[in-house]
Amino acid sequence: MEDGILKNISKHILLNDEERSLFNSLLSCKTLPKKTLVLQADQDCRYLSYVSSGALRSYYVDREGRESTIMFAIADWWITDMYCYLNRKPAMMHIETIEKSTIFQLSRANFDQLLEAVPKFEKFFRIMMQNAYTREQLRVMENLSLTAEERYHSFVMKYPQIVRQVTKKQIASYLGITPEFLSTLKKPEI
Amino acid sequence: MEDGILKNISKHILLNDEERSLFNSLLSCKTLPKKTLVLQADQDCRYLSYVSSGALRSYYVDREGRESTIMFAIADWWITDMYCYLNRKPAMMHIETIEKSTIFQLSRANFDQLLEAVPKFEKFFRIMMQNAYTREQLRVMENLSLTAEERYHSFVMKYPQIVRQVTKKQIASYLGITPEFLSTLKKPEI
DNA sequence: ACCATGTCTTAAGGTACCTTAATTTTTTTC
DNA sequence: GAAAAAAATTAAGGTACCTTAAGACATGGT
Repeated sequence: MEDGILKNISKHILLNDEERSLFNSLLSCKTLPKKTLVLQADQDCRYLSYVSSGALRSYYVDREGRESTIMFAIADWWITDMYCYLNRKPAMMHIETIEKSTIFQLSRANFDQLLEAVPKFEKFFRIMMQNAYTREQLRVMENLSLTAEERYHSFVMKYPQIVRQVTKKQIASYLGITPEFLSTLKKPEI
Repeated sequence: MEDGILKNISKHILLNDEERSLFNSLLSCKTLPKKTLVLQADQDCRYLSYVSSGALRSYYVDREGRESTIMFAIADWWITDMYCYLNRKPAMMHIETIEKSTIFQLSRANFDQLLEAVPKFEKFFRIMMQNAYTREQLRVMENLSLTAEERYHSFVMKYPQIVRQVTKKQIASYLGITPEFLSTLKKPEI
């Protein structure tokens, strides 16, 4: 099995062979073509997905049909509708592949089992949630205090690889502006 | 020692007497008057604070001197500049009391010691970070897809107690609008 | 290679929200 | 309990960003 995921985890906790193989046994691997829905709003969000290669995005569709991109996930990122995954609620978001992608999925039942069997994973997920929290909080801060142009510039500086893998339209919907308006902004050098 | 904080923790993990008293020994208690700065931007953010009574807010001040409220913390909430607390970076935010408040503080060193000594706390903080993450993500979603009026309505529904304890000006700066504009919106019934 | 579909760009007119400023109301301070 | 300070409201003029529309440019499927 691919081991980028175990490398990712080993940055934060040390696992023995037995724990590694238990972890691997709880994952399922999928390779999906471009534009495949991994999760639909209103469905049960059963999986937490690790992106091994490719790119995915989660997005919210409001009553008027407008899309807001909640997050992008490229290689080595995890993605799900976390609130609904953890609380067994119908999904609020959609998740789809942006390009051909290979992902490893951890079901909710296996997530619970993993935490029971190897409590060290509490630390791993604590750190993962910490990072996710502080990242979202910084995003809120930027949304409140920066102009659209500054937010775009900040995004390009922070995520140059994502900029290469997704469309401007998708970036605009992440920043909360229209693609037309993004198009009028001065482009920063990458 | 006040035990609202242990009650809060007991919702998620079970502690024996020894663990409880270790936890208590790692905290320090402070009672602060209204409008007291608990953290200044650029300082080292040394504490994670649990609010026993009163109300605090964290806010970011941009170059033009504009304030954006990042979060409110009333009784039973935790507050800090999480990114800077965890990563030993100079604080980005200010934190101040909105009214006379009693707080319990956990220093970074004691936080590390607690996690070492009682690994069960990894689970507690994992859940705390999870909740913080999903809350912030929902806020991002609302900022992207709702109008100012809808966000205000949602805030009032979600946090009626906070509405009673803070000014409209502070709520406006949490929502990313001016107090003048908030004042023109139709007020929902509480 | 071609057609279809979607993305990117430009531009004109519109709106949600901002700025400034003045008045009223509430809260704080001595 | 009066004076001072801060919050809340109202209103007029301004701007950042939106909507619609149309043409240029990519990209993907057969």
